[in-house]
Amino acid sequence: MNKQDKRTFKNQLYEQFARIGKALSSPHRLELLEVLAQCERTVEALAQETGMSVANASQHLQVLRAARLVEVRREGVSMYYRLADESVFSMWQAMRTVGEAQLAEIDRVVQTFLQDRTRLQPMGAQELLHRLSDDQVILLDVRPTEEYVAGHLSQARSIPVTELEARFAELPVDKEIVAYCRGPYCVFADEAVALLRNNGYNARRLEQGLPDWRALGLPVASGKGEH
Amino acid sequence: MNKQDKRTFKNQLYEQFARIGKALSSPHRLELLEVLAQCERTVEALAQETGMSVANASQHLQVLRAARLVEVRREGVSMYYRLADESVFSMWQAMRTVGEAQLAEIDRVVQTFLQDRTRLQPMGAQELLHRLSDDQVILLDVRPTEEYVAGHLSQARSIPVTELEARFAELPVDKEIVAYCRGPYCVFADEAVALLRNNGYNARRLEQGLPDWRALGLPVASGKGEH
DNA sequence: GAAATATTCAAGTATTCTATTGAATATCAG
DNA sequence: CTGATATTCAATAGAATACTTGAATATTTC
Repeated sequence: MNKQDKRTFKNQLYEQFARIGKALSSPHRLELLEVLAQCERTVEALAQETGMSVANASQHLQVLRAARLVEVRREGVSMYYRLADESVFSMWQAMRTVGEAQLAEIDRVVQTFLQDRTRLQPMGAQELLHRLSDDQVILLDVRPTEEYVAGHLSQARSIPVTELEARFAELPVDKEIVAYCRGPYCVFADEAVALLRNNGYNARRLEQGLPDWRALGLPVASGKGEH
Repeated sequence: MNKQDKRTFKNQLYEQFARIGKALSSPHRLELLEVLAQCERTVEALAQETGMSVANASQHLQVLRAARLVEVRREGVSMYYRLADESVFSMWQAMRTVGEAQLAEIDRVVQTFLQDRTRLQPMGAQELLHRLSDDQVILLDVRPTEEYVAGHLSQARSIPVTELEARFAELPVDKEIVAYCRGPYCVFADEAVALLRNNGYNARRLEQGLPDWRALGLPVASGKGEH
């Protein structure tokens, strides 16, 4: 292979990888990916969740699709989008890691809006597994029901944060409660912990969101669950 | 936190992460990152290596720097750029994984230019370690010398592919030779294996490039080496 | 201090990307 | 087949990006 050919090869190769980079270059598209990491959704649901117009969401989804980061299926009149692959979430995780390590602004934004998160005493995966095996904690999935149904930690019961206050009766006061949600930038678990503590419960946040848990290779159940 | 604040939070957060995506959205910048994963370099060296004008390379480097993916130091009259962090390479690896899994075009480009790579009988890290411990193979780093000096597998000897033909005398014909280079899209090791085989050697390619090896947590030596 | 070198900056043009709007398409229910 | 609904497409205007050229800056060497 001569020098000219090598250049052509590299140009074509990096051109292809840049398609992925381009897909990752818009805040809206990153948010779509993060939402889709929970479960598949229709265009309208995605538009709603991310505060975009439907047409705009649709266009961004097509950019993601052109880069093969998401796939789509039709069900009746709706199109359901989903991540193409587990590796897409891993890539977003890697981006998160770089951002947290390198961009001070991210820390600043998180600090500003979420205040001091160490107060939520985030619990790691290992500690949770250990305490679950001793039946010492109650594990709560506080995401919307559909996300729970699509996948959840097997010992978790589903109480969306929106319903939490109305369903305190279901929760014993004498056990510690661990809440988890979508991931590190999701506020559902933060809100749940705050609410529980204000009502006399002993509550903590799980560090990992569901997709992070799955990416660790830890077991994930699906369906309505027995709880 | 009310709905409005949540949107502001997410907007600011994803805006920051999108800075990283934007930095990854140009083929030139990806190539720069891949080259920098080997070792730090001056603007001119990078421009040369990637076939860009110096001004253009400089500008792209500044985009990477603004996204905190690279850092820079001055030495005399030259600026030396390097990756900001090990996590930056991991992110590029994650992108590679997604691309290989999802973009058929990448496979096609690799096939077109590198033909059937299985003929090089790529060897995995575990197999290499095992065979090295039995002293069954000679390990060759065929990258440019400066990259070897910056970091190499500890049992490797440095013979840049450009010098290989002239230095056959250093290599015994009766042992298997394993060559490695920058990574999966680098042709140095391919060329070295082909050249060695054409001259009666028994040669294979190592699957991993140096940065991949390092990312696996395997040991990396630096300096001129004792070989 | 002056010349030489490596890098960055600034300006200009061509290109690409974004969000919005309204129309077009595809499926389902009746 | 018709009307209703979800999604995509097309066209637009405005914003951002890329590459080139030539000038400006910073450091070293003499």
